[in-house]
Amino acid sequence: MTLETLPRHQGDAAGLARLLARALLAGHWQPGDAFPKELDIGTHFDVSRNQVRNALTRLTSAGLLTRTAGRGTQVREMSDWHLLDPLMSEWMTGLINLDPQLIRAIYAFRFSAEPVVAGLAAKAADADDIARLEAAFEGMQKTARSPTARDQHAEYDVMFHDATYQASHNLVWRQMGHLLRPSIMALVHSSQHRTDTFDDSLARHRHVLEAIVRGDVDAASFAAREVLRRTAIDLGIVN
Amino acid sequence: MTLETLPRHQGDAAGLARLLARALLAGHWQPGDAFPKELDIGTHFDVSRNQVRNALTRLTSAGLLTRTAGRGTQVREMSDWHLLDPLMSEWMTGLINLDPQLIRAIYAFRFSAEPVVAGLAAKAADADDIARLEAAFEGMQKTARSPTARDQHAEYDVMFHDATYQASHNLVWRQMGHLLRPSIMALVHSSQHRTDTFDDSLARHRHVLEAIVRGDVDAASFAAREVLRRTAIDLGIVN
DNA sequence: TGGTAGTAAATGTCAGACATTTAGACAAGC
DNA sequence: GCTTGTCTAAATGTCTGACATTTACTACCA
Repeated sequence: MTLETLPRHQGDAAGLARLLARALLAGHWQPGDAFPKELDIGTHFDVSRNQVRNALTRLTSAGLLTRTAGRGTQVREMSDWHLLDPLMSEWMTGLINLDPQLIRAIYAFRFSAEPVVAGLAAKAADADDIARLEAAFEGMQKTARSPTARDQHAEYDVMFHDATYQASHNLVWRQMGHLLRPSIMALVHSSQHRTDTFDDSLARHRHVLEAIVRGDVDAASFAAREVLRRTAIDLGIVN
Repeated sequence: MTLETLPRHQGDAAGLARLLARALLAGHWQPGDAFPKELDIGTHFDVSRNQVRNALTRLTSAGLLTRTAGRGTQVREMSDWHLLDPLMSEWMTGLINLDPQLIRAIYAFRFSAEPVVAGLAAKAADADDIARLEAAFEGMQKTARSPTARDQHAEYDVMFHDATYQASHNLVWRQMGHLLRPSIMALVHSSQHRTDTFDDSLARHRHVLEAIVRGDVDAASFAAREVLRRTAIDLGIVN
């Protein structure tokens, strides 16, 4: 794969990194392929070698590339990508061409993990956590009926699940909230969006909220699984 | 905190990054503190500004520091650290002064997550996974009785749990195997190491292995929790 | 008292040269 | 034929000095 198909002129090094990363995440290069060399990237985008090295350093630290003096830059395989790096989540959100295998893997993780997280949240949530959960839920309610507010609804959806992770009050679980945005955004355009679907989804989210509020660990765990079950079935993760 | 207490001359930029990171992880600076400026670090360690910037870039991408032009470099608080970055795990392993709060957080995460992971492993493990698990378990057996092989035993311990994460065959869970080494290593020197403790621990690990081999999800989940329970009690995570 | 220009200090960027590592070509010698 | 060594080209890594940009602080003046 060459550089010709990529758009030009995206600002600073962070923008260049984002552009290249998204091309990688969309599968423009295969694992093991040689990535374009620094100087070529620099001339194509008309930026200094510093900017290019800066951008490539980010991609390398995210596990997307390996660079060795003399050989050049190589694309790593998906299993080496640092999916839990916040930068990766930022690059993945809104990407249309994201590999379906990746979407399935992240959702399968959530399907197994979120019941546990919701259970911890039921034990550890304080007043602030519950306020965040309620605000997110109300936002979901307000935007559920309007087909023009799809993106806004998805944002509240992200906020709700992130609030659940935050409410676990565990430093490690809290870091994984980053995964939610790309996971939820990737599915916005692929589901039906019928009204009854929204109502059903809202009811399931309400069950999670209520279980956390009254500190019912098992109910929260069960309800969190119910929230994810329908999509998990659609993705073939569970039957 | 100043630089004077740190040893000198550790090789390349990766070594410098490791040295500074471990000083940060050991709590030499408080959150919000000003970190030494580039030029001072350079003169103290007698390296070029490039090397320093290189190292600081790594610490920044791990969430340990924020750098802003004009102001300088500031230390971020623990909740912002990217605990799931593999570099962090590398820096944490073998560190004596690691913050006990961090050790507890990671162990609490494992205590909630590993039952789920073991359950997934029971469903998804293939022949290679089981071979890895058995090799690790045999290594643990061989090194259990010898007090001189403590470190070796810990390595097999890490291998066993990592093999469990690998056996889940989920891209996200697999990334978290990195957390195991620092978590296990941090506790090597703090437990009793009586012979019956080892025997008990071995038996519990065997239950996990056997449950995964016969594909028994619930048993694997239960056994994984039993493996971690004793230490979880010692750390005050569960009663 | 408050705003404003100026100054110092820190990180960010650039350009050019050089160092190091790697892969490949080619020839010499067993 | 096979190995070994050497040379060369090409790629990333590093160094250096200068300059740009951002920020905090100070001093001054209305």
